[in-house]
Amino acid sequence: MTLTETAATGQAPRTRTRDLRRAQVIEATIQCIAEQGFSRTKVTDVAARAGISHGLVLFHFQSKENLLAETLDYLSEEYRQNWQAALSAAAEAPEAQILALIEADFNPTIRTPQRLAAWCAFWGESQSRPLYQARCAVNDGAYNAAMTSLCARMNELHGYTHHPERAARLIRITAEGVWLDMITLEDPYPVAEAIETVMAGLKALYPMHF
Amino acid sequence: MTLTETAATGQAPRTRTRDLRRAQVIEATIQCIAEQGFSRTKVTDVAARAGISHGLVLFHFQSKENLLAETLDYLSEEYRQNWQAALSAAAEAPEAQILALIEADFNPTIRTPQRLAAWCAFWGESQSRPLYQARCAVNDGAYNAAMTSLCARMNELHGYTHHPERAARLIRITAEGVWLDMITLEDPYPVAEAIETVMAGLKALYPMHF
DNA sequence: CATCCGATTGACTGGATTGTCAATCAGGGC
DNA sequence: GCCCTGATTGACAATCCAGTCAATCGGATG
Repeated sequence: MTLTETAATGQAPRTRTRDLRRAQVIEATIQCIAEQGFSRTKVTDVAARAGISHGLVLFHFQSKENLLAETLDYLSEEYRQNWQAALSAAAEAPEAQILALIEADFNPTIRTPQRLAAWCAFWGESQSRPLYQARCAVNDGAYNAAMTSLCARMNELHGYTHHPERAARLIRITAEGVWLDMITLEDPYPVAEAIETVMAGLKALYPMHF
Repeated sequence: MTLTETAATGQAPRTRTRDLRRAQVIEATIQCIAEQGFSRTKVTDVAARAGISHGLVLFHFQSKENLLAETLDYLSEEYRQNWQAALSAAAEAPEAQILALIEADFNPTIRTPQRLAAWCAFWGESQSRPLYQARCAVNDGAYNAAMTSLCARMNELHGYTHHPERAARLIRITAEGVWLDMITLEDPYPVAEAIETVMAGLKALYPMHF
């Protein structure tokens, strides 16, 4: 199923602005990576899914390599905005903020199996590892810093004594882990069960607050 | 640096047995995947690293696809043997067996960054190749079953009340998660810190036993 | 020492894929 | 209405790579 030209904007293809077309191509790239894997994703496939010629993909992104890099940027930025928005919408108490971060991780509009599969594909490609590290390190670091300071405040306010970095790391990798299960297990458990698992971990760490 | 022909057996290349050569090629494949990623690993690269012609790689493995599948089998089997051996060497108490499983996960001879990077690459492709999931499903299931029954016994013997599947899942994804950090983080923490993190998680679940 | 047979090589092929480019198209400004 | 500019196409070039195969090699066997 290709994105129809007019579905997103109502404009004829030719009048699409540069940025809209780029976003459309990036969405198609995410879908291709998720469905066919990294190594099998061809420029032609992406173009077909976006309903344009493969020459145009390269016109907008110069090279396949660059397309993939910009796709990673896009995912990273989308993820950052998601958790930061959740954080500022949540109540001030650290337990509420931790919960908001977890819930943001299960926001069904951006944490779809498709997007997660694309993330996983990027992790697996060492060619993209330096790229990933260079471009995602800032966002990853910000997430870690936020979670760590929340864990530290749980200690201060509620008398827990966990090592803040380790507690933060446990919470983060728990959420990552259940998502990885969705992708790698032959027959995965439902998302609701994934959430319950993460909550069980939170409850083990902070029994009085979750 | 290629594996030298004679290092492993002292025999001339031609006299290598079929199985030794196959193992050598699989090791070369793991190294290539870890260093170059899945999509950039060519049969020619694998052959060069093993010090043989690329025709011979295909002679022994029929196709690239099959080589990759057998490499995954090899990793999966190696992993299974490692934790099963650790389990049978450990004391009978469930807390001792859980600890043995965790320690097995950090066995430096098979849980190397290189091998983990290869695992990660397969994860990234597994979504689009059900074959990969199918090949690991039996071993993954056995690991889960073992861990789950240990968590159930922790409840029975020591009065904990955790949901056994979820507790087992938490422990497993925690160990997976710190390894994933080793691969994806820009500047990862030491393995000792990774172990401490997993132990902190265990202690949160079973405070009287870890 | 001769024969056999699996292992090994390397040249070759067919197909696929990325990237280029000249030609065309159409909307916006005049 | 007309041009200009950026978007778009599709044919084409260049490269790369998996897989094939005939020829050779050399250890084992008798």
